[in-house]
Amino acid sequence: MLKRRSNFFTRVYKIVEKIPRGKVATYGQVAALVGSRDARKVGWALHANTSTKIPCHRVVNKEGMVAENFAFDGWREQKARLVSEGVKFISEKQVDLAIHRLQVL
DNA sequence: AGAGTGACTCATA
DNA sequence: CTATGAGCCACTC
Repeated sequence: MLKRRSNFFTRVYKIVEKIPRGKVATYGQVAALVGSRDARKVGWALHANTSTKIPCHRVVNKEGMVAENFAFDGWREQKARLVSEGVKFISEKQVDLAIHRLQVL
């Protein structure tokens, strides 16, 4: 048995790091991949670390909306990063999930 | 052990 | 559209 504790964090990071450039994943998707059902913990785990090594900007909510409380510098930074990777926005805070939604790993 | 919190999601009104 | 309630589960105190 692996130790749990903040193992959840590691799982989330593992998944998020897997997200290819130009793609985005939803909290619910990541939650499912880490073996949980709670999307909240995913966002919580991301915000709890804010590690620049993790493309947390590629994680958005179910509608592609970026987070209001994004850890780096608000949703503007998140959007800037995504646009920089070629992700299209259909609104100021909304990503075009129809194109960039992450497929099943 | 219990209460509070949270970058979510869904249902209802 | 907004607001509220519930579900969810790990973390902190």
